[in-house]
Amino acid sequence: MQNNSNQKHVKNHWSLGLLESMNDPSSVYKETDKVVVIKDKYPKAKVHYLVLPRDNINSIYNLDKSHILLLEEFGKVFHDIQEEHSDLELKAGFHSIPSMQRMHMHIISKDMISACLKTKIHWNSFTTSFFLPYKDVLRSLKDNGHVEKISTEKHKTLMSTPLKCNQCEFVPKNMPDLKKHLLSH
DNA sequence: GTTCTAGAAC
DNA sequence: GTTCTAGAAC
Repeated sequence: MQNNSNQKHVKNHWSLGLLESMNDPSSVYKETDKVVVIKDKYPKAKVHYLVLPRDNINSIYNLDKSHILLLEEFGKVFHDIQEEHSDLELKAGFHSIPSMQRMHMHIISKDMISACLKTKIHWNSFTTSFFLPYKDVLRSLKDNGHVEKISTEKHKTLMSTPLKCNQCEFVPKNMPDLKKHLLSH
């Protein structure tokens, strides 16, 4: 029998991982009628959650004005979680081009101190405009009725942005240097 | 999204 | 010689 070698079509493809986590009680942090909050499996900071809709919405580019109420619930969840972590400064937003299926909003602390933070792509996906703040996405939805995609060129440019500290003007020479520096804040 | 690892960078 | 980055993964 031929093995199922075409990975793209396998049921357990890595890009479906969030759907599994939503149904795994050990991953779920909190839930409401409309959303589920899970702990990021590879947190990139001291605090790192993902907020996902129960409805099958694949990405922010599938949103229209009918989803404004849903997005406002994302905002309430963010507010609640910030209050639960009053010792840390959190931010909420979406990746312009996510790798994982099912729309998800990151709630992440600004320290960026984590063993799972390893690559320039990790860094730039949270510290450049590749990270779309929650408030900007909600505003875009209210003003334009949709969220605008970024170009492949813009994506490439953002991912190759030189490393720079997100809390000061420090320019590290590489990732290990940056990680050491972050501990000093 | 991560893992692995070749070879670039130091 | 070691550290670090970046591209393939069938």
